[in-house]
This record gives sequence, structure tokens and C-alpha cells, in this order.
Amino acid sequence: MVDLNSLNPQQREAVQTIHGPVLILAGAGTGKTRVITFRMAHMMHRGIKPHHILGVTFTNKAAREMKERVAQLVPKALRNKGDKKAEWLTISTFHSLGVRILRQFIDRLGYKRNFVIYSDSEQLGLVKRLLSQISMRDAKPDPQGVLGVLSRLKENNLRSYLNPDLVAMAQHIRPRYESALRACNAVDFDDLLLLTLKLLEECPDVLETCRAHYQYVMVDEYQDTNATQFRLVKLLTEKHRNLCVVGDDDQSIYGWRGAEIANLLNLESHFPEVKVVKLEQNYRSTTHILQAANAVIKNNPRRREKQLWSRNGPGRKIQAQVFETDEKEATAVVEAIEFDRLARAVPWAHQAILFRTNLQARPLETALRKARVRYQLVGGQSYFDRREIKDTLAYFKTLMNPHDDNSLLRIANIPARGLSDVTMERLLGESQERHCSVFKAMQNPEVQAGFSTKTRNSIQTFVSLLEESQKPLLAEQPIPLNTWFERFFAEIGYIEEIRRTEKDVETADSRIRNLKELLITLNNTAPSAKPMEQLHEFLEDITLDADRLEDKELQDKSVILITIHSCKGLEFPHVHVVGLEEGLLPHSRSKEENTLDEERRLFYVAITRAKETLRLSYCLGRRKYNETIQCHPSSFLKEVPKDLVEWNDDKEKKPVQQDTAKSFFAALRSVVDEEPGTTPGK
DNA sequence: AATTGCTAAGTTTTT
DNA sequence: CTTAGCAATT
Repeated sequence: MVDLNSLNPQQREAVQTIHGPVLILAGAGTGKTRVITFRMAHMMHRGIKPHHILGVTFTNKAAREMKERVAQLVPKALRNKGDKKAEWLTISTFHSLGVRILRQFIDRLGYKRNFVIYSDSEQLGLVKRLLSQISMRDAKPDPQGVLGVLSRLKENNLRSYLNPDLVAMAQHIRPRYESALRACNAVDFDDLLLLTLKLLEECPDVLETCRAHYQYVMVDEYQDTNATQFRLVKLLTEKHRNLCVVGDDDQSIYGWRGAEIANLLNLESHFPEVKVVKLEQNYRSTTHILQAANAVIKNNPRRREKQLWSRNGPGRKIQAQVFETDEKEATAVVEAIEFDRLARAVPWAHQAILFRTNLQARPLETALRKARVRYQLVGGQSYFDRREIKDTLAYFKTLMNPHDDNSLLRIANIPARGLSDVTMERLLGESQERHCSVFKAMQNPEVQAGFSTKTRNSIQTFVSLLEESQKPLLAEQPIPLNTWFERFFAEIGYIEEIRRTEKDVETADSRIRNLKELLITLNNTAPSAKPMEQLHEFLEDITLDADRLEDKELQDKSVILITIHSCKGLEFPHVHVVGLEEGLLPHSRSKEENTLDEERRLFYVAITRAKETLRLSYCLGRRKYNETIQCHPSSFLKEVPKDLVEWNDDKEKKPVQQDTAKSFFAALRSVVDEEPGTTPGK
């Protein structure tokens, strides 16, 4: 029996309602994951077969965590009842679920079952190529923009403020884009959901199979689902109606990405009998922090009313401060962190600095480095934006399927092997005329004949390189992929290429390290499989779950620098929110797009990350590019009740504060005086 | 084929 | 300021 006594009454109700539609409105820090995992465990104890349970999350990290926690709750004896591994429950992201279903049935839609998944950068590469083929005299469209619209177009989710030129271009490109993907036996991220939906809509037997399999469905972070995801969920559950969604409309911050908060707000219109359970007892923050959060979010219209409360006591007041410039703000934040560490033994890992845009990280990083504080910047440049990673993955894909033009074109001349842009352009043209892949064109003697002897040699060498390299991979028995590829990259001179092109020795080394680390993870996939299958599996894992490689150890020792968007779901004892200025939070673009609500939710999310202390700050001036621009405090600051805030205004205090070092030690002394019992390092 | 130099643009981004 | 992309140059 799962012990439900540790749950509060609302949590228990949520856990025990296992049939029919349920909406669990889980405010920030109200023990959401606990409820979900307990609910799953409870269902199993009530005799529901684990393999009939499906849990959908938004990140792989969340999925992993949930799996672990369910496993902890359910005794081994019960788990082993289902002897086969497949009997265990499914917890995955929407996208992985899509892959799972598509791998079984995508042939019904005319795709091959061993499709590859294109990451963002690969999609972008494809769009760039398609754009360059179109003759356009006037303004060249921004590929990123076109891709964005294209994605919206596919999701059938156009917004009025989108640039009409981009929309037209995206519409123009779309058929070519789709046929290019098909030709490469590839699908993109959007397709993982869209094709799954199409499959379920068009093949009743597949739908029935899935419905029979996933009889109990739970969706986490439901406020972030988009139209496609909703349709998928509805299709899957409208018959058996065992749908449990968990979410918080107040934490919906991905509207710009197509998330439909209406999915949560209007759930009753699709499931009128839905039982709504509100979780309002917060286990994370002090009441001062919660009062601030409640007061801020109250200003939003159209929400499901919630009041967070806790038994954690009032705690410290919220600290607020104004600075002249963003540099001074950064220095002060770092000083506060070091002060906490020296005076109260607060480790770096208990501190987080939250900001709206990645640009704001720069001055913070400078200040942190100057003070020799270890930090970790979360997010920022995506793993896939690193050139060596992109190249490596493109090599993998090319070796798996040389007819994947996009990947082949990327690596054809990396390192330089006499296949210049001009040559590749011509080959691409030839391939289009002949309606074949670029690789086919390169193999074709007729095509080769059109080139100079030198170029012809280069083409032939490249073709045989691919053909020869493919051979060991096509073998039946496993090979050590890690060492094989390490040798491969050494042989083709890729390592040298990095050293040669990268002037800075340290960055070159770090890029080579990145590459080697990626290769090492190759060995983590099941070694029993055939090389190609193993490679395939690896690629899929890595594409769907990019930050699996993140350095966990470093995280435990560092101050966290993070955007508000990516901090959702996390918590920290001490939180600094910087740059609370009009134009940053709320962001200036929110006015045009009419998304002030979402900006407020962003602020709400930031506030509710804090467990013990919350510090807010803004600047009067901010260096932007080269000039300093004037800033005004965010209107959201006024929404925080005055009696919860303690302003540390420079003006109101002693003017001695000019000297930062002096003020630092003054502050240090004052705390030691206040709390004589506390000694640093205790 | 590779280097240099110019211009333009610069929210958020779970997969 | 910084970075990416492109054109022009050797």
C-alpha cells in the first residue's frame, strides 16, 4: 500500500481520483511531482497494469526524475510481477511518445520506419539552402524568421503580428521543404507531433491500438501544451476518459511558442465532467515571498483563482535595490552572494541569478569571474549550435544515409577536400535535374564527366570514402563505435581541421574535448545491436535529449545563472532577479504582441523560485551595445505590496556606500552584530 | 580556397 | 560591443 498519509487532503484527493478526467491545478511549489508519482503508484496498487499508464512531461529531465521517483515508491515485488520490461509504465515527453508511435506505424504515411530526426540547426540549414535557390531581387528574407513562420504554418497557428512577407515566403517554401525532408528520410520536431496526430486521425486501427495501450494518461505542465498536443491527448483519451492533467495557468510562459493556455482554462468544454483539484499549500517558500507572488498574479485577468499559502513562517522581507548601471548591479549581486557565503556559510549552489534575456548574463559573468565565484550559465548557446557537434552529427547521418542531402552538403568539404561551394552547388543542381540525391549524382559518371579532372578526383575520393567507411557500420556484429569514430575523425583530418581553423589553442582544445565526450557517450547505447542500429538509437537519444550531457557535478558547486524561462520547475534557497525594468520585464515586444499577462506570469515564476530570500533589482541606466540607455523601473515592481519589501536605497542610506569594499565590510560587520550566534563556516 | 573586411542586427526556446 | 553572413580580394 502506498502511504498516502504524508499527503495533504487536496493532494490525497488528487491521488485517489483515478478514473475519469481530472484537472490538478498545482500552484508553484505545491508538491506537484509528488502528487503525480504517488498517483501512478496508487493506480498500480489498485490493480491497474503499469503498461496501461502513460505519463507525459515536457522535458526529458522531468521524465527521468518521475521514473526514478515512481520506482522508489513501488516495491520491487510489484514491479517484477510484469516479467517483461515492456510491462512497465511509460513516462516520456510528447516528442518521444511521438517517436515511439511513429517507429511502429509511420510506414502507413509513406515514410520509412528508420527515419532520422532533424534538429533545429538542421532545419535551419535546409531552409537556408532552399532560400538561396530562389531568385529574389529584393530583400533577402531572414532564414530564422522563415523557419519560425514555417513551423507556425505547419501547426496551423499563424498570429496576426507576423510579418506578411515572411508568411508568403514560408508558404512558398513549404512544399519544397517537406519534400526535401522526405527525400532525406527525415522528420523535424514539429512532425513528430503532427505526423503522430495524422496517423491517429487517418488510421482507426492504430488509434484503437494506442487507446488500448494507454488507458490512463497523465499530462504534466499542461498549461504549456499546444493545439497539436491537445488534439493528440484528446484523441487518445476521449473514449476511456481517463485523463489527468496537471498544470498551473499562472505559470504559462510559452505562449509565444504556440502553447495554448486555453487548453487548461477551457478544459470543461471538452471534458464537462472533469473534477478539479486545487493544490494551494506551498512547501517551498516563506510567506513573504508567497504574498508577493499572490499579489502580483492577482492582476492577471482570465485565470483560475488560487491563493498560495504555507506553514513556513514569514521569513525575511524581500530585498530591493536600485543601481546606476547594470555593471554596478552585477557587482552588488556578486557581493551579496559572497557576503552570504562568508557571513552565513551559504554555498554558491544555493544562489541563483534570474534574468529575462541571455544578453543580461554578460555583466554578471564578468563580475562573477572577477570575484572568482564559480558559476554555471544554464541555457544560452544550445549544445547543437556548437560547430563540432553539428559536424559530427552530420557525419553520423551521412554515413547512415548518404542520400541525406542536408547532412552530406554540410560535411562534404569539412575538412577541405576540394569540393568547394561552387562544386557542391553544381552537384545540387544536377541532383535536382535528375530527381535524385546529391550522393547519387556524385556517383553518376555522366555527372562526374562535367567536372575538371581535379574536381572529378575529389568527387570520386569522397564517394569512395563514404562507401568504404559505411562498410564496417553495415556489419551484423557490433563494433566499438567510440574508438571507430575516433579513428575515423582522426583519419579524415577533422581534428587537425579544428586545430587549424581555431586560432585560440584553448578553444580548439575545448572543442576537441567536446567531440571526444560526444563520442564517449556513443558507448552508452546498447552495445549488442548492429552498428547502424546502435548509431541510429544514439542519434535519436541525443536529438531528443540534448542536455543529458550536462555537467551535473559542476552544478552542485556553482551559482546558477539562468533565464526566467528556463528556471521553471526549479527552486533555490536564494534568488536574485535582476533587470526589473520596463522594456525588459515586461519586454518591450510584449506591447505589440499584447502579452502583458504572460510577462507578469514570468515575473510570478521568478518570484516563486525562491525558498528563503528574494532580492529584486533594477538599473537607471543600462549599457546596450555601445551606448547607455535610460531605464525605468518595471511596472510589476509596484504590484509587490510595499510592506513586504525592504528597499536598500543608496540615497536613503549613508553616503559612505560609494566605496563598495567599505560597504561590503560594513554590511558584514552589521550582520555579525545582529546575529552574534552565527559564525562563518559553522 | 582561404582570408579579410564590411554590414546589419541583436526576447524568451522544454523538443 | 559582438557575431554572423557575405562580398571582395589575394
